[in-house]
Amino acid sequence: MPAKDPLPYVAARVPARAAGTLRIVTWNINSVRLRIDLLKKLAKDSDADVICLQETKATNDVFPAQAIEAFGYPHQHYQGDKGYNGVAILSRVPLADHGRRLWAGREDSRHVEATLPGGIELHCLYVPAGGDVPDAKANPKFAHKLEFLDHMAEYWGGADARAKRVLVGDLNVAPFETDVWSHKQLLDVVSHTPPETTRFAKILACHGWIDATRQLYPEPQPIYTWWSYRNRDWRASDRGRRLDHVWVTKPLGSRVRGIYVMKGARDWPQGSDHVPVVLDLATA
DNA sequence: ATGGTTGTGCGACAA
Repeated sequence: MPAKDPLPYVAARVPARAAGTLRIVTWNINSVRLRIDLLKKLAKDSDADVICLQETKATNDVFPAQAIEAFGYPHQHYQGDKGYNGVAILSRVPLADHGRRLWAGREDSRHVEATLPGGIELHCLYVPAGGDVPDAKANPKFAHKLEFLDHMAEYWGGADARAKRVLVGDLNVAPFETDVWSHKQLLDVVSHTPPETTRFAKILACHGWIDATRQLYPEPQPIYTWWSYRNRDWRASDRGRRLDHVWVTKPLGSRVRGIYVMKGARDWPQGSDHVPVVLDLATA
């Protein structure tokens, strides 16, 4: 018997969705209009019930809603900005209670939420990347990112942790040592600096969030969901980071049936630099 | 390698 591979990575298609499970996929698509055909492929390959997107880079008037409905996702809730940001929840099951929140005092499109059948509250979030310099005084984008993370702790700290709640998205933080290819070399690189990782831990703790990926695949197993475009051979250099996250509240912790990181999607022609992450959740 | 690549939209930015 070969050793069991503990990685959540899948090269091609994810396992068939089991009866009685809801499949939610999150993907930083880096332009929904450029990658509409890859979105269709993701829908087909993953058999997702719900797809959450970040960095759609499309205002609502140009969002490809009809094309997405045509391949099976008529229930949609999206919010976009011109050229940047943009988030979407696309579903083949009905959505209720559509909402969005503004974070860190900005009007940008970084969050949408909706309620799924069974009363599961789903949040799709895109945390600011934070620029290049990890100094809040010298770099306003980093200051904005820290403020955004502080706001998350404040908001979730005041929310009812007994709710059935899922949060997915590109959180732009690789919180643990084995969430990056080199902990030492990235301690000073935005996404893995102590001001970010300590805030990340605080947000998880203040709401009793469960990091579903790490619940199933604990440290020190390295897990990455993003590999930079700026590498000749992303797979050979493997300088990845885990920036895309799946969180659930405690009432859903025992319902997590699977997590899959669709690593093969990094090789899709003209693909995103992020790969989709799949959550299988038992419906009861 | 104070590099490198990609997307938006047509010049810088953001990532």
